[in-house]
Amino acid sequence: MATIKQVAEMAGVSVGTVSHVITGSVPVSEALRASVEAAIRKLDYHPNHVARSLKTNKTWTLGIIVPDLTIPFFPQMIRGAETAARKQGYSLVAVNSDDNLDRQKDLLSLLRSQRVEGMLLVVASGATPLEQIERMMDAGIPVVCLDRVPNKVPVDSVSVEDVSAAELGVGHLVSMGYRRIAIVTGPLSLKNERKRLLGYRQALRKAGIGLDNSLTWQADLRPENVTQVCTERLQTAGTQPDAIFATNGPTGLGVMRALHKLGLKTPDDMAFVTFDELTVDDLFRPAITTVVQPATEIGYRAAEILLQRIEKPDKQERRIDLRLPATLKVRDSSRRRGNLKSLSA
Amino acid sequence: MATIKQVAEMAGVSVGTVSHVITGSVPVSEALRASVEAAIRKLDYHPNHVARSLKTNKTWTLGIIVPDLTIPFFPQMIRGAETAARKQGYSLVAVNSDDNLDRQKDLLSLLRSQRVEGMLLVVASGATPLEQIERMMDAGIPVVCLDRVPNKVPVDSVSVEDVSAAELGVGHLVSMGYRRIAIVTGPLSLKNERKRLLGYRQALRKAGIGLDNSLTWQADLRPENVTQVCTERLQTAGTQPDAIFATNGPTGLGVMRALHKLGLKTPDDMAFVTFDELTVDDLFRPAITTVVQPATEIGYRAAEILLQRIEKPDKQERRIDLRLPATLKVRDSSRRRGNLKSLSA
DNA sequence: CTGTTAGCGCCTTCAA
DNA sequence: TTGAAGGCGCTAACAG
Repeated sequence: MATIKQVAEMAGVSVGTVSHVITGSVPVSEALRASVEAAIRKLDYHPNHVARSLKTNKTWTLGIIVPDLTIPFFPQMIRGAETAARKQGYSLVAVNSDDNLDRQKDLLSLLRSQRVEGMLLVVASGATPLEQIERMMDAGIPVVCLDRVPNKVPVDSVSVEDVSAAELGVGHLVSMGYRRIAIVTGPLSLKNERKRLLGYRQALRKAGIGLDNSLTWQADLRPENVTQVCTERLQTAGTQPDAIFATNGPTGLGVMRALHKLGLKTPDDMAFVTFDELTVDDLFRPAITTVVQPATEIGYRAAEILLQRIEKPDKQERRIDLRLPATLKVRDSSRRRGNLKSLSA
Repeated sequence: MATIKQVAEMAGVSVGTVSHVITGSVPVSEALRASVEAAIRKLDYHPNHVARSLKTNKTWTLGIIVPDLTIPFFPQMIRGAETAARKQGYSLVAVNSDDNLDRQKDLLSLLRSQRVEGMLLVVASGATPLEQIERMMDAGIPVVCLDRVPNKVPVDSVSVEDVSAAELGVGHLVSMGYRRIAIVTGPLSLKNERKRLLGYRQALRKAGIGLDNSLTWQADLRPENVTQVCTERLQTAGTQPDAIFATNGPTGLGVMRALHKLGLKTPDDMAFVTFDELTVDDLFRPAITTVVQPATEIGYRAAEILLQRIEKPDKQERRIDLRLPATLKVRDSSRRRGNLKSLSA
C-alpha cells in the first residue's frame, strides 16, 4: 500500500504538502495540487486511517451491539443508526452479542480498544453490565441504550413507549370483545418487559377486567422455550384464555407455534396480538395484528443523541430518555369475538 | 483513556514490560506481571488497537459489503462469516451499499483506508466494479465475492449452485404437473440470474417442454417493479402461465403481491416457487415452496477462503469458485395441479 | 528477565 | 504557499 511519502516523492513535493491537499486545511497552489492528485491516482493511494486516527485521536467510528442480527427488528434499527451516522461522517461497526453476556463483555472491550467514539447498545438479556457501561462513560465514550433499557444505569436511552404500546395492543383486544387475555412476556429482568406487563394490566384495569395471575406467562426469549411454556399452560386444566398478547417478536413466534401444535386456529379458537412483525408481508394468513415499533427511527434518533454527546461533550445535558410511540396494525388475528368466520377460502 | 505509559508508571516498570505482559510474547516474572495487571485494572486500561495496528501493520479486521441488511438472506450470511472470522481472531465490519454503485465505491475506498485485511463482497446490481476489485487485489487485499458473482473478474467466489438450484425448483413444478411455467428474474447483468435462467431452461428441456420466450420476465430487484412487471404480463391477452418461478427473494415478494392484487390464489389459480424464504416460518398460508440457499454456510465458507488468502498469501492457489447445493422445501404453493383443494379453512 | 529506543503513517504547528 | 520535524501509542528488536 502506498504511503503519503511515496506520493510526495512522485509528485516532487514534501509530505506536508500532500497532507495539505488531502485534508484541505491549508491552501495549495493549483500546480502542486494537480501533480499531487495525479500521483495519488497513479499510486492508488488511500490515506491510512489507522495512522490518521492515532495522530488526531479521532476514529469517526461508532459501535453498535445487538443480540441477534437475524431478528428483523435489529437490522432495521441498524439501518436507521447508520443513516444518522453517515450524515455526520461517521461509520458504524455492527456486531452480534448472541444475547450472551460474556460475549457482550468481550465486544464492549474490543470496541473500546478499537477506539469507537460512542456506543449504541441493545443489552443482552440477563444481568445488566452496569459496571462496564459506567466505565465506558467514565472513559469519555458516550453510550446510548436502545430498545432494551437497563435498570438503574444512568444512561441515555431510546425505545418505544412500552406502557402505552402494550395498552394499545391489549386495549384493542378488549375492544374486540375479549375478556380473558393472557400475556406472554420475556424475562422480567428487562425493564421493557416489565413495562409492557404494566401496560397490559392498565389496559385490563381500565376495562374493568380483573387481573388473573394465572394468565401471566413468562418465558425467555427463545421461541422454543416460549412454545413449551405456552403448550403447557394451554393444556392445563382450568379456565383458558380467549386471547393471547405477546410482548416481542421471538415470543410471538413461539406462541404461534404452540397454537399450531395444539391445532388452535386464530382468531377463531384464540385471538392473538403481538409486538413486532412476524412476517415481512401482509399477504400471508393468518394475518397477525401487530404492535409495530418504529425500528428505523429508534436507531436514527439514538445515533443522533450519541453524536450530540460526542460532538458537544461539554453541553452536559442531563440524561435523555426518548420514548417513541408504537402503532397498531390491525389484521385478522384479532377479529371481533364471535363474528361469523369469513367464508372465503 | 489510559496509555501504556501510565500503566508502566503506576506499576513501576518500563513500557516494554507492560507490552510483554499484554502480548505474552516475552516471559515476565510473576511479581512484575501481577503489579502490571493490577495497574491495568485500576486504570481500566484498554490497549489502543489503532496504535498497535499502525506498528504491526495488522488490523485483524475483515470488511463485508451487502446490498441491504434488511433482506433476511444477508444477515444470515454475515452471521456465518462472522463465526468463521471470530474463530481466527478477526472481526468483521459489515456495511450496506443500498445496492448502489456509487455508495459501494465509497465504501470500498473507506474500508481500504481503514486497512481491512480482506473483503467479502456482494456486488451491487448494475455494472460490476471490476477495476476497483482488481485494484484492491493488486494492493494485496484479497476479495471474495458472495452470492452474486460478477462477470469476467478473476476473483474467488462462493454462492449457491445456481443452475441446479433453479432446475430443482422448476423440475419440481414440472413433476407436479405444470407445463406453462413462467420465470421472473432479476437483472440479467448478474451472472447468477443468467445461470438460474439457464437452469430453468434445462429443466424444461429435460421435461420435453418447449421454450416460450413470452414466459421469461425480467425485472430489477425492487419488489414494486416486479409487481408492476408481473401485473402487466398477467393481464396481457394470450396464453397465460400456470405456474411462476421467481429467482430470488425480493422478486418472489413482488410476484406474490401481483398475484394478490389480481386476486389470483396460489396454487389453485397459479402455482408458485421462489428462491429464498419469504417468511420466517411455516405457520403462514399460503406456505410457499422454496429453493433454500445455505446462507450461513455461504458466509462461513467465504470467510474461510478469505482468511486462507490472508494468512497464506504465498500459497497462490488459483481462483476458487465454490458452489454450494440448494435444498427444496416443498410446501403448498406447488401442490399438484388439479388436486382437490384442501377443505380445511 | 527487564529496559531502551526506533519507527509505523500521518497531521500540524512553526519557520522560511 | 511550502517544507521540516515532533510525536500520537504501541511493538519489537536489541542491549544489558
